[in-house]
Amino acid sequence: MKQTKISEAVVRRLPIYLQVLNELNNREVQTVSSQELGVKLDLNPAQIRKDLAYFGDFGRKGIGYDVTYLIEKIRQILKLDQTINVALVGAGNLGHALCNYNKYSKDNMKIIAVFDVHPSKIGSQINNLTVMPMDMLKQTVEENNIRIGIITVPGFEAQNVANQFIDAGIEGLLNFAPAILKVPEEIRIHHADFTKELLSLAYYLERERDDENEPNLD
Amino acid sequence: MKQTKISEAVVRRLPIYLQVLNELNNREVQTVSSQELGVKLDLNPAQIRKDLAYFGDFGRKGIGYDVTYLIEKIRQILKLDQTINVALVGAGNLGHALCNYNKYSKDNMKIIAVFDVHPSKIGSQINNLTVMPMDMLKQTVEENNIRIGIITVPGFEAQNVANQFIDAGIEGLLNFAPAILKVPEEIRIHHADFTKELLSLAYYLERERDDENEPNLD
DNA sequence: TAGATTGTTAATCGATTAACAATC
DNA sequence: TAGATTGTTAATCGATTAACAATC
Repeated sequence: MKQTKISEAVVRRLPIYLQVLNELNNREVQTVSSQELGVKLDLNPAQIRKDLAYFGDFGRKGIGYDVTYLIEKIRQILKLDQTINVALVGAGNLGHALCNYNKYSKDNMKIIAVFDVHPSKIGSQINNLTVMPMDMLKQTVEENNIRIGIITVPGFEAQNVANQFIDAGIEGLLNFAPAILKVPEEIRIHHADFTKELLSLAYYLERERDDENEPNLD
Repeated sequence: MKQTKISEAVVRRLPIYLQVLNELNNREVQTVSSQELGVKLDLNPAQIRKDLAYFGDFGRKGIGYDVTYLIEKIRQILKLDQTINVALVGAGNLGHALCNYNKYSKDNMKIIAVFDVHPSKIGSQINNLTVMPMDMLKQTVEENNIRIGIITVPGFEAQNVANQFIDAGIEGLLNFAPAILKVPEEIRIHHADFTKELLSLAYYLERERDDENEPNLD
């Protein structure tokens, strides 16, 4: 298929495909059909085929997709075949968690610098990284070709941190703070605010009939 | 508007509305129009009006929406007006982060119990909660009317934890582990897997001209 | 060959946006 | 009243799904 503009919905599914494919690869499965992927992911096989076909003819008619080849291709599409350096601001528990997670990742996307706004945190170690003060952000970003910034500070500090990242020349931001950030159009910003997931989850719970004060039956 | 089936897209926007409204409320803004909300959230005003109208006539023609009233209404819709107890499994950094976050929340959604699969973690304190062993999960869930489970364990443990939550009678799950979980249809599961956000963010970066690679054809 | 499965077009479905009467 | 803004219908846009020729 020719290069149409690819919708965000499609791009967001690519990492999910990659995850299943990696699992299949670990189990040394050679080949997979859109049908099988669809069952695993609860997606329509036609959608999976269409998504992949935006980027090239990766499958073989009558056969399916070669698992390792498709992994390679999706990694290319997501630019995981090149090194992408990441910086993180906010050396709290969440920051720690992300750095740890990073350690185990095979992706070429690595958190290579950690910053904090609070003097008490500066100099402490997270894995093999030393927490740096904010006034070293710009220089560090420039010198290390850091392209993505992760924000794990409290909401009220988030905009300020975002501004400093942007000033330093970052291309993309991943924001964990519960705040709506204003960024220039050319900066890509993704949100990873779990509170929103939690609140929308509550919507789907059964409403408790709590008005009649039923006692806990145990 | 009458009660049509409400789409997931609509429900997912409700927490975002709530966030902006809370900010406005903190600044003691009395009234807001869909126009103003649209500018702040980069959403079409008609969409905002339509979303809200699914649940009732909350606005006043010619005036807009009363901020505190709309907050109250959205909180009702999301069931944040009632207490919803939450349990978390996985007392690592991410688990810690979520528990801390929780402390500051005004919502009636509270993490009231923390578990871990590893003996070394049992008995340690997170805020005012003592980390409990997994064999206390079912009893605790039942006795405390815990309705939501949060999973912050490594991917390979996630399915097992999910199964135990389901066995204990949980209604909804929030999964942070990078794993695709199989759950019965009646269990609502939301994913908060930041790696996916990070990977899809990489897609939108400019491809580096790092070697002789052909540029993107778009 | 017969069966399986892709890539792609066409049909369907659903979500977003425009437009406007109602009304504050 | 005149201006503003809602709630809602109709129009548009885009995404998903079905169907099928191509082909392994």
